[in-house]
Amino acid sequence: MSRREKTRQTGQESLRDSVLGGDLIFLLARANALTLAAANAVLAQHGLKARSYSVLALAADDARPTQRELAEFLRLDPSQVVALVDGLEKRQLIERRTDPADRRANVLVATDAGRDLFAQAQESARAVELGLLATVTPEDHERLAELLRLLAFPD
Amino acid sequence: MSRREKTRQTGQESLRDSVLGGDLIFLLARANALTLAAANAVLAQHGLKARSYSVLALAADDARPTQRELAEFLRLDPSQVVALVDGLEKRQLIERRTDPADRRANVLVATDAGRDLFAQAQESARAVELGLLATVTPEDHERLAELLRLLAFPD
DNA sequence: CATGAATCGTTGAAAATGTCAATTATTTGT
DNA sequence: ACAAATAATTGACATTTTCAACGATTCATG
Repeated sequence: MSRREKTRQTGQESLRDSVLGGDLIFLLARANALTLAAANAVLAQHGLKARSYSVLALAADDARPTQRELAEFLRLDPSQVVALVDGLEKRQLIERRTDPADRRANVLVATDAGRDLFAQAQESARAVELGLLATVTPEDHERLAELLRLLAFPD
Repeated sequence: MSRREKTRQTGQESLRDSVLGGDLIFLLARANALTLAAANAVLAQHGLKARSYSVLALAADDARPTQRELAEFLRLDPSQVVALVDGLEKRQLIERRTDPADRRANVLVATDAGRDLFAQAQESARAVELGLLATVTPEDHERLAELLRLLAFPD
């Protein structure tokens, strides 16, 4: 054992007992960083990231969102949505259809291949989520989702 | 009212009822984006961001963390910590002290000015956190923090 | 106690993300 | 009919992330 670990009163483990350990904003940031990394790692098997997975999910869900709705929902700049949609469309997973009710807008629709891929990716995503919360009761899992919804959609 | 809103069955409001609305990873990302933005907005009054606030918090807390411990705790690359510490040190809010037990490492300590600024910033941060969870009971607030700790520190 | 392997902070470069202003096509309000 | 507003796109620019390399120091092992 190193001299350092013998002498130091406080190590990295104790940092979580500092003020930040009770700081919701910090906890949210760290929890997000870890879960995002886990999600990206498993989604990479399907050639997706959390971002493209989200776009594909909404297109496959028959919500028929416009790019602007997507941008707002995912908290992205509209120009970032262009790039994401470009990528998925090039892979023939989704299509842009000009909204007949507003020909300025594009409505996004998943192709059959897109739906297939999403179904697979969704299983992986679910597995990650369950793995992350393996130590928690289903009730607490749902309670967490409920509370996060409050933060994510403050009406 | 536009033709569009009259005809479309699904708008941006309904997106949250889609698959993603139950996706913990997405909810975390969106909740994090919103709270981070709120925190950054108010911390800007003190010349801080969430990142620099976190570094200052840990330095002011007498945890005497090394830069490496900070990097791990905040999930940052060590080189990003260098930049953050540079900024705070230039403003005389914290100091680098070479750890006598390991002369490769720098231990971070807050100056008196740093502690003062942190005390002020902390009040702002607390106010933001309470504002974000204003609609929630203190018990649920604590429950949320507890569940996030599980995700943020999976031991 | 000498020496090779590992670790800490730092630098710099490259890639990915985020932000913003301008443009075209279309729609809205009057 | 016409001015103002909105959707998507492009391109420029800043910020953030990621990675490899380096000098200084410490560690593990013989």
